[in-house]
Amino acid sequence: MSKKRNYHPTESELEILQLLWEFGPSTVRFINEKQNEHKDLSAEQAGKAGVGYTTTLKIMQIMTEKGMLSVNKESRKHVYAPNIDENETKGKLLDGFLKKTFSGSASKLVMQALGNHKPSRQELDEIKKLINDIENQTE
Amino acid sequence: MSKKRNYHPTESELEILQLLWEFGPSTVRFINEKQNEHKDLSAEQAGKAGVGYTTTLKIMQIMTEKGMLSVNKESRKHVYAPNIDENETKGKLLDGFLKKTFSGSASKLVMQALGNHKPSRQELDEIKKLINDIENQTE
DNA sequence: AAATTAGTACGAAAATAATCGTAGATAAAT
DNA sequence: ATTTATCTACGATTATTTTCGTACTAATTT
Repeated sequence: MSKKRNYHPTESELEILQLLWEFGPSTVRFINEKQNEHKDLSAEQAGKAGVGYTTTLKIMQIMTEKGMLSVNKESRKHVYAPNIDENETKGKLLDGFLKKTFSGSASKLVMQALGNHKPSRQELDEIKKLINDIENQTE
Repeated sequence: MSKKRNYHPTESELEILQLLWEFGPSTVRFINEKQNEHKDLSAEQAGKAGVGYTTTLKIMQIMTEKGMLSVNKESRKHVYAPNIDENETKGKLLDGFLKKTFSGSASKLVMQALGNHKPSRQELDEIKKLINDIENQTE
Protein backbone atom coordinates (compact mmCIF):
# COMPACT_ATOMS: atom_id res chain seq x y z
CA MET A 1 0.00 0.00 0.00
CA SER A 2 1.42 3.31 -1.00
CA LYS A 3 1.89 5.94 1.63
CA LYS A 4 -1.06 8.12 0.78
CA ARG A 5 -0.15 11.54 2.04
CA ASN A 6 -2.92 13.99 2.47
CA TYR A 7 -1.65 17.37 1.48
CA HIS A 8 -3.11 20.34 3.24
CA PRO A 9 -1.05 23.17 1.85
CA THR A 10 -1.08 26.20 4.09
CA GLU A 11 -1.80 29.65 2.71
CA SER A 12 1.70 30.51 1.77
CA GLU A 13 2.35 27.02 0.51
CA LEU A 14 -0.63 27.35 -1.76
CA GLU A 15 0.55 30.72 -2.98
CA ILE A 16 3.83 29.14 -3.98
CA LEU A 17 2.15 26.16 -5.59
CA GLN A 18 0.01 28.46 -7.70
CA LEU A 19 3.07 30.26 -8.99
CA LEU A 20 4.84 27.02 -9.77
CA TRP A 21 1.81 25.67 -11.58
CA GLU A 22 1.54 28.85 -13.57
CA PHE A 23 5.17 29.43 -14.45
CA GLY A 24 6.66 25.96 -14.21
CA PRO A 25 9.80 24.97 -12.31
CA SER A 26 11.40 28.01 -10.78
CA THR A 27 14.07 29.29 -8.46
CA VAL A 28 13.38 30.69 -5.04
CA ARG A 29 14.34 34.14 -6.23
CA PHE A 30 11.77 34.07 -9.01
CA ILE A 31 8.97 32.89 -6.76
CA ASN A 32 9.86 35.44 -4.13
CA GLU A 33 9.73 38.25 -6.66
CA LYS A 34 6.38 37.11 -7.99
CA GLN A 35 5.01 36.99 -4.47
CA ASN A 36 6.01 40.56 -3.88
CA GLU A 37 4.75 41.74 -7.24
CA HIS A 38 1.35 40.34 -6.42
CA LYS A 39 1.44 41.98 -3.05
CA ASP A 40 2.19 45.31 -4.61
CA LEU A 41 -0.76 45.17 -6.95
CA SER A 42 -3.20 44.86 -4.11
CA ALA A 43 -1.15 46.90 -1.68
CA GLU A 44 -3.43 48.68 0.71
CA GLN A 45 -0.70 50.14 2.83
CA ALA A 46 2.44 51.90 1.78
CA GLY A 47 4.54 50.41 4.52
CA LYS A 48 4.10 46.81 3.48
CA ALA A 49 7.48 45.19 3.45
CA GLY A 50 6.82 42.12 1.34
CA VAL A 51 7.97 38.60 1.96
CA GLY A 52 11.63 38.15 2.77
CA TYR A 53 13.76 36.00 0.55
CA THR A 54 14.72 33.60 3.29
CA THR A 55 11.11 33.21 4.25
CA THR A 56 10.22 32.00 0.81
CA LEU A 57 13.27 29.78 0.79
CA LYS A 58 12.40 28.24 4.11
CA ILE A 59 8.85 27.47 3.12
CA MET A 60 9.91 25.91 -0.14
CA GLN A 61 12.39 23.76 1.73
CA ILE A 62 9.69 22.65 4.10
CA MET A 63 7.40 21.87 1.20
CA THR A 64 10.15 19.76 -0.29
CA GLU A 65 10.52 17.86 2.97
CA LYS A 66 6.81 17.21 2.93
CA GLY A 67 7.03 15.91 -0.60
CA MET A 68 4.99 18.66 -2.21
CA LEU A 69 7.90 19.91 -4.27
CA SER A 70 10.90 18.30 -5.81
CA VAL A 71 14.15 20.11 -6.30
CA ASN A 72 16.87 19.97 -8.87
CA LYS A 73 20.20 20.86 -7.29
CA GLU A 74 22.42 20.58 -10.34
CA SER A 75 22.88 24.29 -10.54
CA ARG A 76 23.65 26.36 -7.51
CA LYS A 77 20.33 27.99 -8.08
CA HIS A 78 18.09 25.18 -7.05
CA VAL A 79 15.07 24.72 -9.24
CA TYR A 80 11.86 23.69 -7.55
CA ALA A 81 8.97 21.94 -9.26
CA PRO A 82 5.52 21.04 -7.97
CA ASN A 83 5.18 17.40 -7.18
CA ILE A 84 1.43 17.30 -6.92
CA ASP A 85 -1.22 17.72 -9.54
CA GLU A 86 -2.96 21.06 -9.84
CA ASN A 87 -6.47 19.81 -10.48
CA GLU A 88 -6.28 17.05 -7.94
CA THR A 89 -5.01 19.42 -5.29
CA LYS A 90 -7.57 22.08 -6.03
CA GLY A 91 -10.24 19.42 -6.01
CA LYS A 92 -9.24 18.35 -2.53
CA LEU A 93 -9.10 21.92 -1.32
CA LEU A 94 -12.52 22.53 -2.74
CA ASP A 95 -13.77 19.40 -1.04
CA GLY A 96 -12.53 20.59 2.30
CA PHE A 97 -13.92 24.04 1.83
CA LEU A 98 -17.23 22.60 0.73
CA LYS A 99 -17.51 20.45 3.83
CA LYS A 100 -16.45 23.18 6.20
CA THR A 101 -18.50 25.98 4.73
CA PHE A 102 -21.38 24.58 2.71
CA SER A 103 -22.09 21.31 4.47
CA GLY A 104 -20.71 19.49 1.47
CA SER A 105 -23.39 20.70 -0.90
CA ALA A 106 -21.85 21.61 -4.21
CA SER A 107 -25.01 23.22 -5.46
CA LYS A 108 -25.22 25.54 -2.48
CA LEU A 109 -21.72 26.65 -3.17
CA VAL A 110 -22.34 27.07 -6.87
CA MET A 111 -25.40 29.10 -6.17
CA GLN A 112 -23.58 31.36 -3.78
CA ALA A 113 -20.70 31.69 -6.22
CA LEU A 114 -22.94 32.58 -9.12
CA GLY A 115 -25.09 34.79 -6.99
CA ASN A 116 -22.20 36.84 -5.74
CA HIS A 117 -20.07 37.13 -8.81
CA LYS A 118 -22.25 37.88 -11.80
CA PRO A 119 -20.45 35.71 -14.27
CA SER A 120 -19.83 36.95 -17.79
CA ARG A 121 -21.77 35.68 -20.75
CA GLN A 122 -18.82 33.54 -21.74
CA GLU A 123 -18.54 32.02 -18.29
CA LEU A 124 -22.23 31.27 -18.28
CA ASP A 125 -21.96 29.52 -21.59
CA GLU A 126 -19.07 27.42 -20.37
CA ILE A 127 -21.02 26.41 -17.33
CA LYS A 128 -24.12 25.60 -19.34
CA LYS A 129 -22.07 23.46 -21.63
CA LEU A 130 -20.61 21.64 -18.69
CA ILE A 131 -24.06 20.97 -17.31
CA ASN A 132 -25.18 19.61 -20.61
CA ASP A 133 -22.19 17.33 -20.71
CA ILE A 134 -22.95 16.02 -17.26
CA GLU A 135 -26.59 15.43 -18.11
CA ASN A 136 -25.85 13.57 -21.29
CA GLN A 137 -23.18 11.49 -19.71
CA THR A 138 -25.47 10.37 -16.87
CA GLU A 139 -28.19 8.77 -18.92
CA MET B 1 -17.88 55.76 9.66
CA SER B 2 -18.56 52.50 11.39
CA LYS B 3 -15.67 50.35 12.43
CA LYS B 4 -15.88 47.80 9.66
CA ARG B 5 -14.45 44.66 11.14
CA ASN B 6 -13.30 42.05 8.74
CA TYR B 7 -14.19 38.71 10.18
CA HIS B 8 -11.92 35.86 9.27
CA PRO B 9 -13.31 33.07 11.37
CA THR B 10 -10.79 30.34 12.01
CA GLU B 11 -11.66 26.71 11.45
CA SER B 12 -13.09 26.04 14.84
CA GLU B 13 -14.79 29.39 14.93
CA LEU B 14 -16.49 28.53 11.68
CA GLU B 15 -17.53 25.14 13.01
CA ILE B 16 -19.20 26.87 15.91
CA LEU B 17 -20.83 29.48 13.69
CA GLN B 18 -22.29 26.76 11.50
CA LEU B 19 -23.88 25.09 14.49
CA LEU B 20 -25.27 28.37 15.78
CA TRP B 21 -26.69 29.21 12.37
CA GLU B 22 -28.26 25.80 12.14
CA PHE B 23 -29.66 25.44 15.63
CA GLY B 24 -30.02 29.03 16.76
CA PRO B 25 -28.80 30.52 20.04
CA SER B 26 -27.25 27.82 22.17
CA THR B 27 -25.29 27.07 25.29
CA VAL B 28 -21.67 26.03 25.29
CA ARG B 29 -22.65 22.56 26.40
CA PHE B 30 -24.95 22.08 23.44
CA ILE B 31 -22.40 23.28 20.92
CA ASN B 32 -19.71 21.16 22.47
CA GLU B 33 -21.86 18.05 22.23
CA LYS B 34 -22.72 18.73 18.61
CA GLN B 35 -19.07 19.16 17.81
CA ASN B 36 -18.28 15.79 19.25
CA GLU B 37 -21.23 14.10 17.58
CA HIS B 38 -20.01 15.31 14.25
CA LYS B 39 -16.55 14.10 15.05
CA ASP B 40 -17.88 10.66 15.86
CA LEU B 41 -19.65 10.28 12.55
CA SER B 42 -16.47 10.69 10.61
CA ALA B 43 -14.26 9.12 13.23
CA GLU B 44 -11.33 7.51 11.56
CA GLN B 45 -9.58 6.53 14.73
CA ALA B 46 -10.96 4.91 17.81
CA GLY B 47 -8.81 6.91 20.16
CA LYS B 48 -10.14 10.30 19.19
CA ALA B 49 -10.91 12.19 22.35
CA GLY B 50 -13.16 14.95 21.03
CA VAL B 51 -13.09 18.61 21.88
CA GLY B 52 -12.96 19.45 25.56
CA TYR B 53 -15.71 21.52 27.08
CA THR B 54 -13.42 24.30 28.21
CA THR B 55 -11.93 24.46 24.76
CA THR B 56 -15.29 25.19 23.21
CA LEU B 57 -16.05 27.65 25.99
CA LYS B 58 -12.81 29.49 25.48
CA ILE B 59 -13.27 29.81 21.75
CA MET B 60 -16.80 31.06 22.14
CA GLN B 61 -15.60 33.63 24.64
CA ILE B 62 -12.93 34.77 22.24
CA MET B 63 -15.48 35.00 19.45
CA THR B 64 -17.61 37.15 21.70
CA GLU B 65 -14.68 39.45 22.39
CA LYS B 66 -14.17 39.76 18.67
CA GLY B 67 -17.81 40.64 18.20
CA MET B 68 -18.78 37.56 16.23
CA LEU B 69 -21.13 36.32 18.91
CA SER B 70 -23.29 37.99 21.45
CA VAL B 71 -24.13 36.42 24.76
CA ASN B 72 -27.11 36.48 27.03
CA LYS B 73 -26.03 36.04 30.64
CA GLU B 74 -29.40 36.14 32.32
CA SER B 75 -29.30 32.50 33.09
CA ARG B 76 -26.24 30.89 34.54
CA LYS B 77 -26.07 28.90 31.35
CA HIS B 78 -25.00 31.64 29.02
CA VAL B 79 -26.69 31.59 25.67
CA TYR B 80 -24.62 32.53 22.68
CA ALA B 81 -25.97 33.81 19.39
CA PRO B 82 -24.23 34.54 16.11
CA ASN B 83 -23.77 38.21 15.51
CA ILE B 84 -22.91 38.01 11.87
CA ASP B 85 -24.98 37.06 8.88
CA GLU B 86 -24.66 33.57 7.48
CA ASN B 87 -24.83 34.40 3.80
CA GLU B 88 -22.64 37.43 4.06
CA THR B 89 -20.01 35.53 5.97
CA LYS B 90 -20.07 32.56 3.64
CA GLY B 91 -19.88 34.94 0.73
CA LYS B 92 -16.74 36.48 2.11
CA LEU B 93 -15.21 33.12 2.82
CA LEU B 94 -16.02 32.02 -0.68
CA ASP B 95 -14.46 35.17 -2.01
CA GLY B 96 -11.25 34.52 -0.17
CA PHE B 97 -11.16 30.90 -1.22
CA LEU B 98 -11.85 31.88 -4.78
CA LYS B 99 -8.99 34.32 -4.86
CA LYS B 100 -6.54 32.01 -3.17
CA THR B 101 -7.38 28.88 -5.07
CA PHE B 102 -9.03 29.75 -8.37
CA SER B 103 -7.52 33.12 -9.17
CA GLY B 104 -10.88 34.69 -8.49
CA SER B 105 -12.65 32.94 -11.32
CA ALA B 106 -16.05 31.78 -10.19
CA SER B 107 -16.59 29.72 -13.30
CA LYS B 108 -13.37 27.78 -12.77
CA LEU B 109 -14.54 26.94 -9.31
CA VAL B 110 -18.00 25.99 -10.47
CA MET B 111 -16.56 23.77 -13.12
CA GLN B 112 -14.31 22.04 -10.69
CA ALA B 113 -17.16 21.66 -8.24
CA LEU B 114 -19.49 20.18 -10.79
CA GLY B 115 -16.79 18.06 -12.30
CA ASN B 116 -15.84 16.49 -9.01
CA HIS B 117 -19.16 16.00 -7.35
CA LYS B 118 -21.62 14.59 -9.85
CA PRO B 119 -24.55 16.63 -8.69
CA SER B 120 -27.98 15.03 -8.43
CA ARG B 121 -30.68 15.73 -10.94
CA GLN B 122 -32.36 18.02 -8.47
CA GLU B 123 -29.19 19.96 -7.87
CA LEU B 124 -28.65 20.27 -11.60
CA ASP B 125 -32.15 21.61 -12.03
CA GLU B 126 -31.64 24.15 -9.30
CA ILE B 127 -28.46 25.32 -10.88
CA LYS B 128 -29.99 25.52 -14.33
CA LYS B 129 -32.81 27.56 -12.93
CA LEU B 130 -30.35 29.88 -11.29
CA ILE B 131 -28.48 30.35 -14.53
CA ASN B 132 -31.70 31.14 -16.33
CA ASP B 133 -32.54 33.71 -13.69
CA ILE B 134 -29.18 35.36 -14.09
CA GLU B 135 -29.45 35.43 -17.85
CA ASN B 136 -32.88 36.95 -17.85
CA GLN B 137 -31.98 39.49 -15.27
CA THR B 138 -28.95 40.68 -17.19
CA GLU B 139 -30.70 41.73 -20.37
C1' DA C 1 -26.68 21.17 55.27
C1' DA C 2 -23.18 18.66 53.03
C1' DA C 3 -21.66 16.75 49.08
C1' DT C 4 -21.72 16.39 44.34
C1' DT C 5 -22.51 18.22 39.84
C1' DA C 6 -22.34 21.72 36.32
C1' DG C 7 -21.16 26.15 35.10
C1' DT C 8 -17.77 30.29 33.97
C1' DA C 9 -13.16 32.72 34.14
C1' DC C 10 -8.70 32.80 32.88
C1' DG C 11 -3.82 31.91 32.51
C1' DA C 12 -0.74 29.09 30.38
C1' DA C 13 0.91 25.30 27.57
C1' DA C 14 1.07 22.94 23.07
C1' DA C 15 0.73 22.92 18.20
C1' DT C 16 1.18 25.07 13.92
C1' DA C 17 2.64 28.59 10.68
C1' DA C 18 5.40 32.34 9.17
C1' DT C 19 9.33 35.30 9.57
C1' DC C 20 13.91 36.46 9.80
C1' DG C 21 18.98 36.73 11.19
C1' DT C 22 23.23 34.95 10.54
C1' DA C 23 26.73 31.79 9.00
C1' DG C 24 29.00 29.69 5.40
C1' DA C 25 29.81 28.66 0.52
C1' DT C 26 30.10 29.71 -4.39
C1' DA C 27 30.10 32.73 -8.17
C1' DA C 28 30.79 37.24 -10.33
C1' DA C 29 32.82 41.60 -10.65
C1' DT C 30 36.54 44.70 -10.06
C1' DA D 1 43.30 37.89 -6.11
C1' DT D 2 40.17 40.59 -3.47
C1' DT D 3 36.02 42.13 -2.86
C1' DT D 4 31.24 42.01 -3.46
C1' DA D 5 26.96 39.88 -4.53
C1' DT D 6 24.10 35.81 -4.45
C1' DC D 7 22.82 31.64 -2.85
C1' DT D 8 21.58 27.75 0.67
C1' DA D 9 21.28 25.97 5.46
C1' DC D 10 19.23 26.21 9.64
C1' DG D 11 18.22 27.69 14.27
C1' DA D 12 15.48 30.86 16.70
C1' DT D 13 11.74 34.09 17.19
C1' DT D 14 7.19 35.71 16.62
C1' DA D 15 2.35 35.23 15.77
C1' DT D 16 -1.72 32.68 15.75
C1' DT D 17 -4.79 29.10 17.02
C1' DT D 18 -6.19 25.41 19.83
C1' DT D 19 -6.24 22.97 23.95
C1' DC D 20 -6.61 22.31 28.69
C1' DG D 21 -5.81 22.62 33.86
C1' DT D 22 -7.30 24.85 37.82
C1' DA D 23 -9.83 28.00 40.65
C1' DC D 24 -14.02 29.68 41.83
C1' DT D 25 -19.18 29.97 41.99
C1' DA D 26 -23.88 28.52 41.71
C1' DA D 27 -27.17 24.90 41.53
C1' DT D 28 -28.76 20.29 42.46
C1' DT D 29 -28.89 15.98 44.89
C1' DT D 30 -28.71 13.16 48.85
